[in-house]
Amino acid sequence: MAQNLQNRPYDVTDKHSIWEYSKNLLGKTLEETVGHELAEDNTGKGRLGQMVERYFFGYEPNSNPTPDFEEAGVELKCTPLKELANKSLQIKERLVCSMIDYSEDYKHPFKESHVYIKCAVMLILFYLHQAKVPVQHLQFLYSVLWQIPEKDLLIMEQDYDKIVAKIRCGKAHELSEGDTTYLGACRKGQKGDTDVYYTLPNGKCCDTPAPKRAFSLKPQYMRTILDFIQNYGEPAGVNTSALVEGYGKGLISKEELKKQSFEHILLERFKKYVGKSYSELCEIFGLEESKAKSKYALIANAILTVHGTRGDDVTKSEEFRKSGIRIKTIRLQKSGRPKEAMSFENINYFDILQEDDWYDSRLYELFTSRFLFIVFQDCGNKGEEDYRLQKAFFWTMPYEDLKAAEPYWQNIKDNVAANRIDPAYFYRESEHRKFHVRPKAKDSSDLADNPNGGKCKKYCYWFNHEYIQHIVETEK
DNA sequence: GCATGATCATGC
DNA sequence: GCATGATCATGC
Repeated sequence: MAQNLQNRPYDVTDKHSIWEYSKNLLGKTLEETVGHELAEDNTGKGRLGQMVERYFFGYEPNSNPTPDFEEAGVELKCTPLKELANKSLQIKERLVCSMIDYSEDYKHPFKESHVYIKCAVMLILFYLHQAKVPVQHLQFLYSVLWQIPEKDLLIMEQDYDKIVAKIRCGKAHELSEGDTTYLGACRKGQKGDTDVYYTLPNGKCCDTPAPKRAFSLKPQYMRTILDFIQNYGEPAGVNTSALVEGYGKGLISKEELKKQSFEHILLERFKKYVGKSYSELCEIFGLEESKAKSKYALIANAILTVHGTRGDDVTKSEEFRKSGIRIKTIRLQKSGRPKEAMSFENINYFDILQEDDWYDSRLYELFTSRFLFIVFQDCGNKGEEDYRLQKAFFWTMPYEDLKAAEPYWQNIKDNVAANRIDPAYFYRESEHRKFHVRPKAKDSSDLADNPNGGKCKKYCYWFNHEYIQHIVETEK
């Protein structure tokens, strides 16, 4: 369809003009903004974005590999926020950028890829998700013009290379969102879609077909965009990248990233401390020997921030916030069995009841995180414990285990819904199903609100001892 | 020795 | 006061 560029109420060649115009949507629904009733376009998911293009911006949606506002080089994205039980706003989903073409993408470097060409600059419109409300009746809350900062692009380029490398060798079916740092390969398709076969660089067909996937910005990355808007407001849209570069303390410099991968740089920081004991490491970093249960985590933090200021919290750094990488310490006994199982956050009973899709659940996000495991092993003798740094490695939950996590999530969700918040109904460690549920609270009087009324005990997600041992042992 | 329930130090 | 990153304590 021919596009009329002249008669639009904004300058199609100017991203700031487009952004200014988009602000007419804020605080309103699409229907309120256009001033007349709209029928929901029957175009499936992503329909709100298409309706905004058609009825608000006045052009017909296309599926070109170029940005939606081609002349300005801006891609339009509409993405939902959800309200949590505590009334705060949260990212509901990863931001899908563009479909992955398994037969084609590996032929192109990142800077020539569809995902880069389309999404380097995005106008992101956040709206408030409400279950079962037609999209034209959902309210827009924020509009941000997001130019991906140069340093983030360096990390995304490494992510892209990692994803296409897997595809190139016929392993697209093994892709996981946890493989990468900012840019993820997320599943994207309808229920019941069949897996697709694709062509390898040698011209042959792959052995194993793979589910459809898209390049996406991971939820944790999106969360930092939301934080940014909520903390800095309007300026975010005026000169995004200049402000973003200075937002949050970085752990790694642009110069380092140009030479080495993100993960390589971090792992290098551990190398010279391998074999050192807890006391020796405290000495080296000028830390008091501590009784805190997190004392080994404090050592890991000191090692990672060695180039920064002492006292910095690595998990608060720009790179860790944007990537959602989780650092976990593991103590192995002499036998190699982990001293403890591994706990995660408390189950939020209200939030899990609201989750309608495993792939958008909190647990899925947790379990598709990239993990940085730091292993200490007991090397003491005569009954004296002496934990020494053994190794550090990055890890992502394999696809098979992630599949086993869905029934674990479903079991918790079903039991919470049925008011059976009790270990008798949850997965137990003795069932050897990789994960279990166990208490996590200040003490026995520290209770949570029960969505079914009254109070109940606080429980959290756990990895079994056995599962952690398996992870450590299969790490070369 | 292991599984399970209970709890702690710390930082914001 | 609560989340985080864990370890402690007990009974079988």
